[in-house]
Amino acid sequence: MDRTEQEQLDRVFAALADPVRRSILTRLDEGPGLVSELAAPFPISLQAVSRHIQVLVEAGLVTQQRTGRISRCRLETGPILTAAVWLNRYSKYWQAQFDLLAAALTDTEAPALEKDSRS
Amino acid sequence: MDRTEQEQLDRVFAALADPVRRSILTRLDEGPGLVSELAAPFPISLQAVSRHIQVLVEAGLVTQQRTGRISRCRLETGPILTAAVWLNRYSKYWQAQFDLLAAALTDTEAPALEKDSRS
DNA sequence: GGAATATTAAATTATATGGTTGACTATCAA
DNA sequence: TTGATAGTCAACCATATAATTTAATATTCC
Repeated sequence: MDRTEQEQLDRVFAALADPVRRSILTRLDEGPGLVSELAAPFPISLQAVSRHIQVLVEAGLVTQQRTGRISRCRLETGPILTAAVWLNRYSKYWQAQFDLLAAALTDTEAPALEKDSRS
Repeated sequence: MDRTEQEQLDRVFAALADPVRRSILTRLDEGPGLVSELAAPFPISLQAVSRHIQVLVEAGLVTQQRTGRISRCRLETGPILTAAVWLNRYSKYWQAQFDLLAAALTDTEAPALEKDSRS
């Protein structure tokens, strides 16, 4: 795991550590939205939400496409997957599911498979 | 998602947002360790590592069992799973894998299955 | 008891974060 | 052109975080 990936994880986990930002991601999971739309549910100022969105953008979790004066925000799942992969090493839960999947797919042949190849 | 679970996620993601703490978790994934052992690889003071460990304990990611003057630290995977489940909603990646798993297990019957039931 | 060990606590400092308000840029519409 | 709309930038404040150094608390060993 190189230095930049560490910093990527730093930013992603730090971005996820705030309930407003998590809530914004939840909203964006249902489709793109404008800054003002994303800000509406929160009791804080629009400027504060705008900055939360900037944090999400810097973490790579959101992209903004500005057309005219409106800025459309979209969810980017790549960094979330990166974070999920990192967590998977330690939870071991999903890995067990995949072992089940692999076992089911290969059925009766080759019951033993390589795993635990994390470095 | 109730208030306490939000705070749980706050603490877990904030704890994961530091490279020293992630490195400590990686080390603990290979087995329990003392504070001094965990501190050894880092160029910062033992006291600083001790406080990092406290952050991990408060997030529920690590438990400490003190016997005599030494404190044995163990990895707790529960909160990691909680965080992984939260991420899974948005990455959609693992869910797709499970759909494959389910499809494989149910084989030819019931090819269409309900998903996207997140709230 | 007294010294060495393992860990935590406390005080301090520097920087980061999250919020506010006010000003600013740019776009759309009348 | 005037004005409303959408969003960002900047300055400021309060609190949180990460590190340091020094002290304190136990515990084991002689």
